[in-house]
Amino acid sequence: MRRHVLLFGLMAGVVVAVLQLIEYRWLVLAHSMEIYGALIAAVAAGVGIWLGFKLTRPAERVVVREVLVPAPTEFVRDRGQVATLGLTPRELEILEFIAAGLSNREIAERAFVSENTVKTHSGRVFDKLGVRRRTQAVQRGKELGLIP
Amino acid sequence: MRRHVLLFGLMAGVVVAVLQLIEYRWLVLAHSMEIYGALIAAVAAGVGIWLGFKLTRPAERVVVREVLVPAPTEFVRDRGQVATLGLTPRELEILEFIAAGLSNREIAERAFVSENTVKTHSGRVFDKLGVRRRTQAVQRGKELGLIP
DNA sequence: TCGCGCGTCACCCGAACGGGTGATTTTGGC
DNA sequence: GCCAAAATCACCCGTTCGGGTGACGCGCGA
Repeated sequence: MRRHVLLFGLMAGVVVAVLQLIEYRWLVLAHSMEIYGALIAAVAAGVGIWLGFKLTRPAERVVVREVLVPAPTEFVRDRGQVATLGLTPRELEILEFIAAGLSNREIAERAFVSENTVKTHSGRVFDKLGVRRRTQAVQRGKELGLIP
Repeated sequence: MRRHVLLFGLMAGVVVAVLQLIEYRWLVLAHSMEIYGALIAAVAAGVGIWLGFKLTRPAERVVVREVLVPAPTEFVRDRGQVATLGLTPRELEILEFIAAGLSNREIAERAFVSENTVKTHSGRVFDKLGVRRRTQAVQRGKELGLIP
C-alpha cells in the first residue's frame, strides 16, 4: 500500500515534468491552459484507475458454500440416558458384550465372573431397558445411544 | 458503465472550470504551473481511484469450501455380499426380524409361517454368516451391510 | 421332464436364555 | 465406622434357541 502511494507520487511528478518539458518545446500558446489541464487530468485519471484496480484486486470476497459430506461420527455415549435409566458401569459393560454377540458363558469368561453373575447383570439390564430378550436389548441400547 | 464514463467526463469538466475560476481570482502567478498541474493530477487521480473501485468491486471470487458435516447416509444393501453369501430374500427378511429383536415365534406370526420354518431359515442364515447365535448374526449382518 | 433352488413344515434334543428369589462381599460417600 | 449402592454368586424352573434330520411342493431352466 505504501509502495503504491510512493509510486503514484513519483509518477505524478514525472508526468508534470514531462508535460512542462513539452510545454517549453512547442506548447507555448496563450490559451493552452484548457488542453494542458485536460491532459493532466486524463493521464492522472488513468493512473488513478490503474491504481484503483491494483488496490481492489486482492480484495476478493470469499463466499463459503457448505457442502454436506458424509462423515462418520465416532460414538459418544449418552450419559444422560445412562443416568436416567440408572445403568451401572458393569451393566453397560455386559450390554456391550451382549451386543458383541457373546453368550453368557463367554461374557463370564471375559469379565472374570461366574455365568450366574452375568445372568444377574443382563437381567437387570433387560429390566432397565424394558426389554425381554438380548437382541431387543441390543437394538434399544443403540437407539438410546448406550452402545455404538 | 456508460453512466460512469459520462459522470467522469462531467466531473473532469467541472474540476477544470473550477480550477480556472480559481486561477482568474488569485492564482495568477508566473510559476503556478506546477501547483496547478499537481492539483489537477491529484483530483483526477482521486476520481480515477474511486472509479477503479466502482469498476472492480463486483469482481467477486467464489470459493467453495467443503465442510465435513455428519450426514446420516441412508442404508443401501450390499447386493454383492448377499450374492457371495448366497442369502435368499426370505432369509434376509428373517435376519431383519431377528435384528429387530423379535423371537422366533413373533417372527413366525409376522411372516405368516410356522415357528419351525423360522427356525429353519434362521439356522440357514447362521450357517451362511458363519455364526452360532442370533446376536452374532445381527452384528455380522451390520458389518457386511446386509441390514441397517 | 428332470433336477435344482427355494420355501415350507415337523420332530427331537441339548444348550442357552430369562425370571424369580435369596444371599454375601466390595465399594464409596457421609 | 456406617449405610447404600454395586457387584458377586447360587439355585430352580420354564422358555427359547440352535443343530440335526427328514420331508413336501412349487417354479424355473437345462
